[in-house]
Amino acid sequence: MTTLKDLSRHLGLSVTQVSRAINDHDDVSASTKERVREAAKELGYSVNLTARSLVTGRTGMVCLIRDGHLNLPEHTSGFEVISGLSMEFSQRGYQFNLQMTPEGTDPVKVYKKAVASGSFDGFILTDATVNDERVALLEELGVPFVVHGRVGEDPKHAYFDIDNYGVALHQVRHLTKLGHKRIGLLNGRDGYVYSESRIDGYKDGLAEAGIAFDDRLIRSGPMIEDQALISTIAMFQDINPAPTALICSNILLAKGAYHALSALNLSIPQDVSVIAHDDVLSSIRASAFYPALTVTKSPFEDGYSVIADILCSRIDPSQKDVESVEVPFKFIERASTDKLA
Amino acid sequence: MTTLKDLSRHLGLSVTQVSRAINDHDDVSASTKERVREAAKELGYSVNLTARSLVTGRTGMVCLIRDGHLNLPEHTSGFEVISGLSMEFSQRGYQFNLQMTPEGTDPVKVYKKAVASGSFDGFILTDATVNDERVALLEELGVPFVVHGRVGEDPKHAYFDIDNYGVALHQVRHLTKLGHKRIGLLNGRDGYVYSESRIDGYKDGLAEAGIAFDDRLIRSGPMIEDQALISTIAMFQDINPAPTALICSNILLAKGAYHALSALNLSIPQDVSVIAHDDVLSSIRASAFYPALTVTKSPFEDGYSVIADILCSRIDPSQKDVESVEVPFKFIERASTDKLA
DNA sequence: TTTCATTTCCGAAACGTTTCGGATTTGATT
DNA sequence: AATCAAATCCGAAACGTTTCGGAAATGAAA
Repeated sequence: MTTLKDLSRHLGLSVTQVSRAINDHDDVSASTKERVREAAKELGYSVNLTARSLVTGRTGMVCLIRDGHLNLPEHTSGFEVISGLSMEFSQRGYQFNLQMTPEGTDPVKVYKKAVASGSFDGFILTDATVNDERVALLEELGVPFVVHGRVGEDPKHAYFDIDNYGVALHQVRHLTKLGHKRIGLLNGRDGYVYSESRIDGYKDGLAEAGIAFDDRLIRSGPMIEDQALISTIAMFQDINPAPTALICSNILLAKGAYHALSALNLSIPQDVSVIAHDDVLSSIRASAFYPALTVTKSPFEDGYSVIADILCSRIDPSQKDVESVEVPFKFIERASTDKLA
Repeated sequence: MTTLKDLSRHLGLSVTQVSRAINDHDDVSASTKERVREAAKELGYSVNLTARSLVTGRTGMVCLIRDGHLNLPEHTSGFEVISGLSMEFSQRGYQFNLQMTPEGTDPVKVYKKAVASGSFDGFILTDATVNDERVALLEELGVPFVVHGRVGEDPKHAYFDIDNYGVALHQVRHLTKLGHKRIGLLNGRDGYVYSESRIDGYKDGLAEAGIAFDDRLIRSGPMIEDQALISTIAMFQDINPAPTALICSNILLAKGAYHALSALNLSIPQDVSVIAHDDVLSSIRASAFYPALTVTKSPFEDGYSVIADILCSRIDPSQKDVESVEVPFKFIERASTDKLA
């Protein structure tokens, strides 16, 4: 392996100057820089990141920790996020560390250990829960991190998030405007911030329209097709008169709902209006639905580069801070929603 | 941050001895080890991996590099592998680095750079192609690596692989024994070792039974349901008389084939026998098919811990070598195959 | 008491880089 | 020719650990 010392000997320069040339400092002449570059290429030099880390205190590594083996299709979005983030960080010269922990591992222990190892410049958190211990821990330890999602309203921590509250509110408003009063919600698992925010938006939307809240109209669970199948059928059997509209928290749930409504011999939108939120995952397209699906829409993939930018700016104090963002959603009215008959 | 020096001052011991105590060397007394352990806990000491790496030359990090954004469902297995491997390496005290490169990036460049950075003790290669440049490169550079799959027959490199040749051979034998002569093969993408091995086994199986090879009977492509749908229908329209049996290289393809055959108004197994290979991914179960699907079977997940063991043994010379393995497959005859009518 | 092996310890060097503070060279200005 | 600022360079220390070679302490055997 070629080291700086080898290079400096070969060039008759000091180690210092070679280092500064390679890092493009401004107190080394252009000609020297050029000579160094050439010699580096000739001798196949490449900086030893470990040594650099030791002195700079930065490793160039970020870490994403997830609990439990990821199974599909529930974790489709999780995978897409991992894939997207890895690419973004790679392109920024960071290394992306993925640490899967056995199901049920205590996150506090894991994060403490990860931080203490000193291997990571920053962390990306996903699947934020309502009282997420990780956020408090990392804040206390003073480690840079960014959340895909967010914890609490108007949080101090860095985040990239979708306007989950606004999405649900808009969906309800659209339906109540069409005259619907009994509106079901197929939601994600309880306890996650995005799920709870949707519920908040849903409730406020109902309240605005003067509609009483009925908790039988909310069904929580994994966001997969089969779950929607079960939830929809159960909901329509439990409640009489039946709901006239259904909100699906993502496209997979919508697919299950379509299936269930068809099985129940109900037509969309004549008998039931359906509206969903579209994360725009590459694996399932909202446009493939029949009848075409009315959606709110905010692409997940818009987030990857933003998340990377935010975290990198938090890590490298020389960069100017990139602000947390809440992306707005689009509303696309298609054929699956209609006025109450 | 607490360092060894802090600890040694606090204990009145030399840095050397504290280091050796922490690493459990045998020339430090039991009582000292105990004292050190306690002080370490008290002061919240945890070894600085960067500094350790610099002197030991090992980083405790392994790397998996993949080309292109992973999209579902084609890369379902890729994700499962990543998830499984990450967990296995984490449990062995290694950090798992996932580097996604933009589609079409030159792998030689990427691997050269990754190796040169000195950040990684070893690499895991997936999606081995027939003339895989990466293997030659890493062998030349003398870097530990293990292949999920393999390159060439009876290769020198470390690997974990399925007996793809044997799988296809067995599948053909089973079908020819039942009297089938026109046997289709829905295969994976061309160029990958596993795909080509299946073709070899397929051809040898036909030859054994004295059946002439017809290249219209092989269809290659992404291993997804829609591809099988298209391939099956195209195959049955191109070839007259039609095939009487179909081999599907994985379960997703089988699902598409079932759909296509149903659309073509052909019954399984009365009109067409179907046999598939089951990687046992958590997202799709062979048992859910009707009629029940005859399969060869070798679970992907058996490989994760083996792969980790192999690579770790290659990295750490103090461990005894773990041999490469070719896992045997099981054969499970169910209702989708039958004697030629 | 002496000897010698065993146990337990330690100082100093090394890993490859960055950075601090200061030194030298250059070239324009007086 | 002297002066001074700007441009370019350098030595040495530092980052936190492991390890090499040897030293000191211990205790049993002579």
